[in-house]
Amino acid sequence: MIITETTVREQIVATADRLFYAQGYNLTGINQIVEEAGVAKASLYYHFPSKEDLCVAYLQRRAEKWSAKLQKFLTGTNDPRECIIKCFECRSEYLIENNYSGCSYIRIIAEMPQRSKKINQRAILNKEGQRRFFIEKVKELKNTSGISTVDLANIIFLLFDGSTMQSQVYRDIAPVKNAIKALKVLI
Amino acid sequence: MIITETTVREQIVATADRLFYAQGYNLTGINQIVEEAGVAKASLYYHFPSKEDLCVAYLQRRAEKWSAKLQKFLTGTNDPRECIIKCFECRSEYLIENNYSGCSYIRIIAEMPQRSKKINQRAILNKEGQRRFFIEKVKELKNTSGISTVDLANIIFLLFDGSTMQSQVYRDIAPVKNAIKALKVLI
DNA sequence: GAACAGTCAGACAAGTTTGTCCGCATTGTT
DNA sequence: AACAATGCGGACAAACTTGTCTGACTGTTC
Repeated sequence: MIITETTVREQIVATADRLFYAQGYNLTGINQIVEEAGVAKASLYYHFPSKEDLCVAYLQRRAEKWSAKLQKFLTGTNDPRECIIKCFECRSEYLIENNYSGCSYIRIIAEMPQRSKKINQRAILNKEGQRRFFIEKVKELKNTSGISTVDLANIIFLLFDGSTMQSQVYRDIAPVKNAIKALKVLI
Repeated sequence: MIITETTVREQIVATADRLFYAQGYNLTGINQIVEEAGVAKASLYYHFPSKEDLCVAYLQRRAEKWSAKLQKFLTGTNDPRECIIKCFECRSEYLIENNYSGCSYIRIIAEMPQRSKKINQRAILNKEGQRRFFIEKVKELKNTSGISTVDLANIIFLLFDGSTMQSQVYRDIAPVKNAIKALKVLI
């Protein structure tokens, strides 16, 4: 029965996603996940060899959620400058929707300095995806700032991560607004 | 015997500092701290009522270490623009010296989304100290960017946190260098 | 000389952690 | 009808968690 199969697995990842993101990876136990997901522990370990693998699935899910939201947000926008600014506005919405939980990849790396290679690699992979987005958009700009294309994209990426992080710390989207002000000077 | 008294307490905080910063707060147990510090568990709980309080002492110690390093680094520099740039260069050194462990306050907040008020408050207190430093320096600048003084300081602060964070993720100081490039456009 | 602060080693409590395993039920496929 | 895949509940293992407590030993201070 395909419906049940995906439902249980999906239910596990959805619950892990919610709990890891809200409480942090290390403070969330397997027992809490199976309990709140309403599945048996054996089912979890049937689908995921370890908590670590479940974490990788969680990171992937976060990336997909963000990516989908951004794509929807950018629909109809062609101007690259407008795209970049909208990306920050989208981030603002995302943070509010998710109770200022910040960036899942950064949080995981902050929690596990060098423990798990699998998790670390996945997080960096996702981060690089975000960076590439900015690089592509900046390439479409006519760059008048005197900074190279890649440098400019990296600076925007810096503002993106910095404002996401600070918004979590202060539980307020003011840092994202500040980042947008910086953008309007830079591009 | 005053020497012994301060030595034991200091030894505990120093060890907690090293381990919390390298491994993360939640992944570091009290047992490991007392073992590596070479003190009795009872001594730790004599000086600190709980792990949480030890964590506050750790955060304070980190702030003092950074503050001392920065002050030394800025000796002889009067130009505010130069001060701000040097602050980033100092950060670069700090990150290398500390094996790219990032910002202790941000890391703690990333680990404990809303658990401990004591820790959260201490972290935000320290962050506000950093922000005030930039505000003061920007006030001394003749601001030609068209951005308000506080906004500009907040943007610099954003670059500071963002580059610290990304340097941890990538284990490389390139993000700090990018932040300095941004600074040279902004101020 | 008595009280006291500080430190030690380590047992102990009570709970949590990840992960394994067992027996049994349900399902779709062969 | 047999079988493999998937699910369930829950016991269990082995280790780890924070924190408490006991009892003994210092050196200082009153």
